[in-house]
Amino acid sequence: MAGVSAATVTRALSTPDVVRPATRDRVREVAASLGYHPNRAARGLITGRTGNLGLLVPDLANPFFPSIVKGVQGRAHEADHAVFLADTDEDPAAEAGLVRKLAKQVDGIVLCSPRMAEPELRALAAEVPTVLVYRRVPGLPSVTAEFLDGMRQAVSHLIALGHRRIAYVAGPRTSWANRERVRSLRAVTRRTGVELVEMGTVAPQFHGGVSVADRVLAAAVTAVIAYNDLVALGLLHRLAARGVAVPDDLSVLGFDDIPLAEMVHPALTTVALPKEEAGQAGVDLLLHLLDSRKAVRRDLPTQLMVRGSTGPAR
Amino acid sequence: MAGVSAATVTRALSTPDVVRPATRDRVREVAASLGYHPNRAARGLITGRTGNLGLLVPDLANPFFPSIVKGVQGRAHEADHAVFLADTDEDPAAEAGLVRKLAKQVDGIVLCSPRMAEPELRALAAEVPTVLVYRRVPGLPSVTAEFLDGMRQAVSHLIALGHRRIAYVAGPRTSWANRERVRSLRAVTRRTGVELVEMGTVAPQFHGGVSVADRVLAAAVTAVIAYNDLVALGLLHRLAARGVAVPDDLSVLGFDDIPLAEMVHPALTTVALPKEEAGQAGVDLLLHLLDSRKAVRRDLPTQLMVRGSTGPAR
DNA sequence: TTCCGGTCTGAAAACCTTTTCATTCCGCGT
DNA sequence: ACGCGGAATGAAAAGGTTTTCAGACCGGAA
Repeated sequence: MAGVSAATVTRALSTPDVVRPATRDRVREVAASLGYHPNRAARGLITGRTGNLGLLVPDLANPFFPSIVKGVQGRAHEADHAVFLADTDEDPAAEAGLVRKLAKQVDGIVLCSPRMAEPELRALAAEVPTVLVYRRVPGLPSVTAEFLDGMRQAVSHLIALGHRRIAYVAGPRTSWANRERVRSLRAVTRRTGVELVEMGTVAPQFHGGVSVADRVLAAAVTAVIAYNDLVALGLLHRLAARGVAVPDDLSVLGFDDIPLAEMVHPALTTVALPKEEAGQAGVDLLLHLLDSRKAVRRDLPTQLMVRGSTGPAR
Repeated sequence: MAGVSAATVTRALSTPDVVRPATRDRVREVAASLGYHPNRAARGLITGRTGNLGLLVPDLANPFFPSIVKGVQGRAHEADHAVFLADTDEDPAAEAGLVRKLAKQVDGIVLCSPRMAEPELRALAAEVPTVLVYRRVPGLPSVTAEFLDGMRQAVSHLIALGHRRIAYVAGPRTSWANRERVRSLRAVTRRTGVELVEMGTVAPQFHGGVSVADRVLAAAVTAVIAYNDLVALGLLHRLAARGVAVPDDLSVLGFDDIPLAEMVHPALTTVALPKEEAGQAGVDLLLHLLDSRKAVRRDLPTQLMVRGSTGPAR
């Protein structure tokens, strides 16, 4: 329609500087009027780049992940990439299969996989460019947060409020995030001389918090730090039902800062982890990896959000 | 490697019945050992089917949508399709553009678009097979819920508790869901003789509920129905801050049944809309549309979840 | 005038499948 | 013995791009 060959159309659209301005404008004009966009599948066939990214999350129903998805999605679109989303339903076994299926159709993968074993992750990363989010494996590009610093902020806050004996409700033992949190917490409490009571592991969900609340109450602590906000909310729920005043009788502190945290009453004091930013950083690192073959690591800052669920120790 | 032509490989893998068993087995064996999977982009080039679906949601941060995404995602994977996800950030203007970009790479689109104008939707649907979720447009395939029945359940529940004067806090006027809810509610209250006080429109979010709470309180009603759960939670939050007892002084009723609804205290009575099921149905309808060119409509049942936020009228 | 270099454009190959059409081979009926 | 039909396979085209290579054209230098 523009009276030029397909080759010139390609050049006019993707490398405009090499075609004569008059021709270029004519081609682009015609293309626009026809609503023509290059077929990305055909392009991918020859360039080897599909312009697609894969994103794997363990469970969208966990309010932590939609924010990450949002970040990935937004940044990917800015970089003119589309996003394949897969939810593994908390099944680490299914993850590898999903990644491999996706692998053929994407340039790279942003992987949120708190549970998958490290060797498996390495194997996957060798097959398809991969960036880990909220998971660190030596040698692989990853986005995480400064857990240690967040934990330091949380404990300092509690100490300032007069707490000296603190419980920790742990998440799944196999989860990397939980291991990190435990490690940080132990380090911080040892350094500050605070007494730490570890309550054992619960499901990282609302009902996990509900189920452990009575044991926390029996542990004679003045404050409790939960593995994440969902668990903290479960604690709050059960404590309210038992008539325990928060924060007067017990201070409750969460981790993540999911949107619900400030919607409940009392609002939850929590260590905010960057979520949307982590998603964006994941995409940045992935694109960087694709361009330069360099695996980078990024550690994002955390921030204690002081709300109503923590107060002076009795 | 199997000593046969590419044509035979294709046949052995996708139409096994037309190749001699011995050959077929040999080919499949070699394919497996090589980890060979047909390149879907190349296949799409010739078959015209990509095996990909698009999914557009207005805002993943709204807890209503992750469940839908989960449903779409799960069912699509069962049908061996991958899912492109796009979040439009509540920007109806951007939606059309996103759909068109996605259109070339997918067989069809599952579209959650409460705001987009009807003509625009029709135009889009003419360009690419589209199924609407929680939106009804005559002639287009769509998945919705029985709002009228849900509203009937809600109002009957309130009537049974002795409520006779009920407030409704509306969502965006341009939203299809809000229009449906208002329409249903008016019909039900007219029929039952309940007095309906319409409080006007708020943002369909937590802060929307917070901001309207005092006006509801001044309206001298004994119960309030909110456009959705987020607004209802905002109401609860502000009411708690004002020292109003729920449900003793005021009953609060939501819509959607997002996961948070049962995490707050008191837990929120709400009309549950099928979310994951809606996503699954969306995929089913889309695949049906692709196969048979027939546009179907599906109406899913709603279910009142009675929890702690509603009680007898004073 | 000739030749050179540079700029712009077109032809053709390549990417990886699937599908159509043709070919080969075999067994069977006449 | 011949021909026919059916089954199995291969060759080649097609799908929509991008890239490489070659060619056309033009201006300027020798």
